[in-house]
Amino acid sequence: MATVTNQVEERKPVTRNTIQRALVLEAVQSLHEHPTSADVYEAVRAKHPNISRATVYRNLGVLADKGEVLRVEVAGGADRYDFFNEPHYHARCRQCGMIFDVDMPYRSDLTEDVIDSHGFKIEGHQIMFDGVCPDCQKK
Amino acid sequence: MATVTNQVEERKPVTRNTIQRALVLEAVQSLHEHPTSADVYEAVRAKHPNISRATVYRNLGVLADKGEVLRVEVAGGADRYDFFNEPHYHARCRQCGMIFDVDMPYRSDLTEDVIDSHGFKIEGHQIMFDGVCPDCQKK
DNA sequence: ATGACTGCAAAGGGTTTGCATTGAA
DNA sequence: TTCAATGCAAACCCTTTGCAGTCAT
Repeated sequence: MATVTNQVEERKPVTRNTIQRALVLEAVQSLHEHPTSADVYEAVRAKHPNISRATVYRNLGVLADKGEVLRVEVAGGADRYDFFNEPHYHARCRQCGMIFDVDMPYRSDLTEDVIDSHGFKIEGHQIMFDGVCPDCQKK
Repeated sequence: MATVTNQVEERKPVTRNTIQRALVLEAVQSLHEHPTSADVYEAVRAKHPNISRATVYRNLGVLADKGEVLRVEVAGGADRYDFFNEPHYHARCRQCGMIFDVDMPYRSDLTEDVIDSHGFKIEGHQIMFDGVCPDCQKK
């Protein structure tokens, strides 16, 4: 007899523990400067030379979905990944493109500042500051 | 990535008034739904079929630099252009990707909420809300 | 006459996807 | 045994660039 599976219910596949997945997570957790997928790929490749880019991308996606890492989408640049997975804000250097954490309390209530959302259901927000990082100011 | 800021004075070339430029500006000003470069390209092509994508991109760049249109960079998607060129905030629909203006006062003082910028010189910020737009809520 | 601007095609970057195979459960 | 995950290559999307010719100034 067929198992009764709910049509509506979203069935998420069971994730498996592969070495590749573990290594990707480990890489993100050891790289504290908001690594790009390319950075992660290079780091993992040092230990596991045969890993493919696709696998890194897929695992970063899985880990971000599970909330084990934070994906920081950057407009006009590669996505960054953050081992610090609590919501927080970032700043991007206009010159070198580096991403920095911003020391500012997370405003989970920011939506209340919206006067009229015109029926749009706001569920989250990101703030990206931009400017010049300490290193680039010296140049 | 890095916008090369010249130490020496940056001499910007004299801009010329081409039909292509005028048509691109006209298109952005007539399309009020945050058009992508592709949208602008299509709109201009209706009047001027021989225009190339490269010309549209280059002109959107020039117009954005001159402040005649606002470029809204979208993480993980095509850039949008806005005829309303005062700084303001946006919301992106998680389902259809559409960009909406958010009715919330611009916080030019937001930088003051930063506790410690660790030497980073903050010069600007963007806020992107995300959620579900009215149309997608109906589906 | 100058050089900003154009169209075209090719290249670039970041990311995703199709497919046959492998391997964790 | 199953089907999630892998490696590879090709495809994808958006954007930029090199080039030779054009046109606004």
